[in-house]
Amino acid sequence: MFKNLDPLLHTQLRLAIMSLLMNVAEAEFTYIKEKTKATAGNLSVQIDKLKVAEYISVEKSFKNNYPLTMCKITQKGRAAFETYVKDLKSYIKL
Amino acid sequence: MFKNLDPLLHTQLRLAIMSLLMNVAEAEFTYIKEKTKATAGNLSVQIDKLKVAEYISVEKSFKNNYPLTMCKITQKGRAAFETYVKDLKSYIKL
DNA sequence: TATATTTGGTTTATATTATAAACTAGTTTA
DNA sequence: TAAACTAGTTTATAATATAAACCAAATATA
Repeated sequence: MFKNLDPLLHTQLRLAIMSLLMNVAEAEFTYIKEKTKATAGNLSVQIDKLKVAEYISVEKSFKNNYPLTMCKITQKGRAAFETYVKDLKSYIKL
Repeated sequence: MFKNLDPLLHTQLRLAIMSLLMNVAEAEFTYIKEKTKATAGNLSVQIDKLKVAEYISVEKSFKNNYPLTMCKITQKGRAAFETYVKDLKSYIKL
């Protein structure tokens, strides 16, 4: 009847992060922060959770002397997102 | 960009409860428990939250000598559910 | 006819999660 | 050189979900 919703995705901020990353090749921390309107601290924590789960990959470098955190969805993340969307449909008719 | 998701609905069990109640005139506690596979304790707590928010109305009576808790979605609850579904679409393309 | 079990829940305690606040480390500007 | 800003991370706290324990009454069992 009701499918279990991946708890890693069933949260507003992480879902927004993944939603963004589904539609771009990669995205900077600051870009994600701006689009999601999240605080830096919250975003940092949630990005780390997605990284630990291997839903995204994170590369740190520098740009114009400033630290730069670049995020990219993984194949595993993409699959999880798609499954999540499919499972959601057991709760709401679309 | 990303709409705020009603935190009262953006949780697996409460969303399932509301999803059920969207499609029936009313439903018994035990029926909801069976369909959602929730524990009685968890269900009791979440039904109360939905009641406090006036998303559902709850009537207690007796049936075959046993307590009977009947739940029904309110107009406010129906509207909230519809808004939630609409807002979700800012996260996932359907 | 005790007593054990089941029904239909509620209450309370605990574990998990999200979030904000505080902090780090370095850069730019005045 | 000191203040303010960038780009984050870490830690503490608040909120939430969940399970475990409990309750009252009904029914089954010995």
